[in-house]
Amino acid sequence: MKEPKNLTFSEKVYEIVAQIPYGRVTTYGHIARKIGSPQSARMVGWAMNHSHSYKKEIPAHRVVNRVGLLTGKAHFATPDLMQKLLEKEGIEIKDNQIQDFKNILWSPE
DNA sequence: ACCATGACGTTTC
DNA sequence: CGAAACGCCATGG
Repeated sequence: MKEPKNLTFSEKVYEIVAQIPYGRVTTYGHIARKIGSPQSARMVGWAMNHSHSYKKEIPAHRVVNRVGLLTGKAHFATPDLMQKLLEKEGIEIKDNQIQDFKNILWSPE
């Protein structure tokens, strides 16, 4: 893709996502709000789409939309990879939706 | 510089 | 209560 010389919006997103603890998830909105633009949730998703370009591996499977729906699962290597990873971390998922979502929801510092 | 796109969110019908 | 439209803003062409 490209080589961001300075810290871009995307890198800010990567930093937040990288801080998500094991077995927890967060939403695009929370990340966007942490950055300073509560309305930029779309940019967060866009950044995640390019997470593979980042120097580190981003646990994008721990990022879901505000209702705990695995909206981005289709963007993974395989459509069922995201759910598989989350279940592997102890998160129960039913019909692409995280159960007990608010219970495992993690908010950025 | 302008137009099109998007892994979302909120408001409105 | 469910679906659709609008808004939002960074990145790419």
